[in-house]
Amino acid sequence: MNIVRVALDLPLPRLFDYLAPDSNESDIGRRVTVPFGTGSRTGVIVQLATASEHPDAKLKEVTGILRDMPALPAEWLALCEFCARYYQTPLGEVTSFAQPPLLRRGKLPRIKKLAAEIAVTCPRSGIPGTQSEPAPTLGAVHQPALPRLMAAQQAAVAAIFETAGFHAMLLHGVTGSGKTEVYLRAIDAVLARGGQALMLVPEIALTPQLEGRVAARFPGAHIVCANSGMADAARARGFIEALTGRAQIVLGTRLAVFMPMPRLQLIIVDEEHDASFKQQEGLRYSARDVSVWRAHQLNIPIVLGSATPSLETFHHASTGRYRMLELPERAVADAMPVVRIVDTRREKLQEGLSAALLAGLQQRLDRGEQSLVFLNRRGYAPVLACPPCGWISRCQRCAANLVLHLADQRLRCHHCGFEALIPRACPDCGNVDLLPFGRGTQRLETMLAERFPEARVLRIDRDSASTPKKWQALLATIHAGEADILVGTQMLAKGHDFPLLTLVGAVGADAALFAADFRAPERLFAQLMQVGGRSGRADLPGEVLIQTEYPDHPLYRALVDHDYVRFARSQLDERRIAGFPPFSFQAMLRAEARSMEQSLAFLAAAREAAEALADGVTLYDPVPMRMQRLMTLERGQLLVESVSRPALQAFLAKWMEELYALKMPGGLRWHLDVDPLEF
DNA sequence: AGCACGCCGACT
DNA sequence: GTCGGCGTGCTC
Repeated sequence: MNIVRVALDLPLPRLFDYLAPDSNESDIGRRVTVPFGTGSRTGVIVQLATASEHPDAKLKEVTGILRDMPALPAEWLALCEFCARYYQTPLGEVTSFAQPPLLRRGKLPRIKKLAAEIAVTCPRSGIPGTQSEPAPTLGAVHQPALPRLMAAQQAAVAAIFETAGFHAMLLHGVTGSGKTEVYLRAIDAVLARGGQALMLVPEIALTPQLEGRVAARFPGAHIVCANSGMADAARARGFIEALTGRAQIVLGTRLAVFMPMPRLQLIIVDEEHDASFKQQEGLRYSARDVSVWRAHQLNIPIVLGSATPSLETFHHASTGRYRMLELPERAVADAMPVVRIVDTRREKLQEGLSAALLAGLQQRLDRGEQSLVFLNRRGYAPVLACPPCGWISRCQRCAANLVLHLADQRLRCHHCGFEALIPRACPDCGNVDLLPFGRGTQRLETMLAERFPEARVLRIDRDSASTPKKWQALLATIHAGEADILVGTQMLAKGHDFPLLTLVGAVGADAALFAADFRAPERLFAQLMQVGGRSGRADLPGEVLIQTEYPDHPLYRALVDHDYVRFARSQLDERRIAGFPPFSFQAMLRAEARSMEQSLAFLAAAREAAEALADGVTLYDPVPMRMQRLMTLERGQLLVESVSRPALQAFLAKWMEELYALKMPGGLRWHLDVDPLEF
C-alpha cells in the first residue's frame, strides 16, 4: 500500500496519511493536494509509508501530487523539522510558513522558462557536507577592481575560509569599519567555487540599498531578494530560483532563512543583534539562531556581524564556541565621533533640550552642517490630560494611553491603532484646558522650528515615513542637504549614512535605563551606538551628546569610551549573577482571554500540568503581561526556565502534549514563545 | 484553524 | 413554529 505522510497547515501536532498509489521516493518534498474534512488542502509530503496507524478504511486518496516544480530538498525539510521541534510548532505550520504564499496554496508563479528552470533540477542532498552538484563556472561574475582591504578585514575574510566545514564567526566592528566589504569578499569566494550565499539583514527599508551594492559588485551574478513586502509572484519566483540553484545570492529579511538552496556554502547575518530577526507572532523563530543551526547542519561557515553584538552571540564568541573576528577601526580614514554626556540634573531644560545641545545645534547651523535629535517616541506627547480632574487619554481597548498627534489632530493608540479626534473639553469634567504631558518627535520638531526659525527641520518617524515612497523622499531631502535639523526615532538609527551629519543629540534615553526588561540596557546601548555612528563620516568629525540624569552610569561611560566589550562584560556579569540568558534558557507561555481571571486560570492549570514534568526546569508564577490588555484581550504569561537547553526542550515537548489535551474555555488563546525577547 | 452537528432563545 | 447562538468534536 502506497501511503504518503503529509504535513498540513493546521494547529495539530501530527501528520496526515493518504493513499497515493503512484507515489515514489522522488515525491518526498513535493506539494500535494488532499481532501480534508469537507474541503481540500495543500500540504507537503514529508514521508512515504506502506502502512498507517490510522484505520485503513478511513484513509482517503490524494487529489494530486504537484510535480510542477522540483521537490523541496531533504535539507529544507530537515530545517522545517528542526523548527517544528525547537519552537514546538506543528510541522505543517512550519512547512507552510517556510514557503511563499503562492506555493503554499498549491499555485505556481508565471515563469517564462519554467520548464527549463525545472530541467536544471538540483539533487536533494540532505546529508551534511554532501553537496555534490558540480559547480557551474562563474568566471563572468568576478569583478577585478576591488577596494583594498585593511589588515583586519583581510584576516576576517581569510578566517571565514580557513577551515572547511561548520564554524560560526562573530564579525565585530563599528559602523564604517568595513563589515560589508568582508561580506562581499566572502560571497565572492563562494561564487567563485560555484556555491550559493545567503545574506540576512534586519527588516528595514534598506534592503534595496544593499541589493544595489551587491548587484553593482557582482554584475553577472543572479541575485534574489526575499522579504515579506514583495509581491506574491516575485517571492515565489525567487524561491524557485533559489531551489533550482539558479540564484547565486539570496538577500533577505528573516524569512529568507527558509529559502531552499541546494549549493548553499555561506550564511551571513548582518546586524545579528537586531530584534527583528525574532518573529513575534505565529512561528516565533529567531532567524539568527535558525541560521546557525542550518549552517551546522550543512557543515558550512556562518558569519554574524554587528557593532553591538547580542550578548548571546558575544558570550559564545568569548567562550570560544564562536570565533571572534574584530574590525577595530573605521576603514574609511575618519575618527570615531566624540561622545559627551550632558548632565541635566541641575539644569532647567528648554522643552527637554539642554543648553549644550541647543548650542551645538546653533553651531552646526552656522557651519551649514546637519544635526540629528534622537528621541525614540513618536507623536506630539505621550498623553493628554486634564489636570483639575485627573482625566487622561486612555485607549478603550488596551492598557495604554492614547498618544497625542497634533499633526493630524488625533489621539492614537500605538498598540492597536485606535484613533479619536482630540476632545475640545475634558470628557469627564468639561474643562477646556487639556494639557499634553511628555514629549514626542512632533513636539520637538515644533519647538526646534520655533527656536531656530532659519533652520529647515525635518521629522523622520513612522508617521512621516509611513510609506517607502515618503521614506525615500525624506532620505533624498537629507542627502541633498536640504534639511538642517533632523528629529527622529530609531528609524534613523539603522543603516543609512548621512555624510553631512556632524551632531547627534540623544534625548530621553534614561527611560530605557531602568526598564523592567532585563534586555533594555543591551538595546539602549546598541541604539545609542548606532545613532552615534550616523555622525561624522567622510572628512567631518562627528559629535554625540547624550542628555541624562545619570551621567555616571556605566552604560553611558562605556559609550563615551566606545567600549562595547567593557559594557558587554559587565552586562554578562549581571546576567550570570541573576541567572538570565545566556546563562539560562527560557520559554514563555502566554494566554489571552476576555478576562484576566480566565487567562491566569489557564496558566495556573498549565503550571499544574507542568509540575510533574519539570525536571531541572524552574516554573514561575502566572502573571499579567506588562501590556496587560491589548485589543480588549486580557493577557497573562508564565515563564519557564532552565540552565540546560536539552532539559528545557525535553520538558516543553512533554508539556505541549498536555496543553493540547487541555480543555480550552471559549475565547481563550495561548501560544508558546521559545527564547522570548519580550517580557 | 475550519467546519459540522447539536440543543436552547427571540423573530419573520 | 424557524433562524441562530457558540459548545464540542473531528479532521488522514
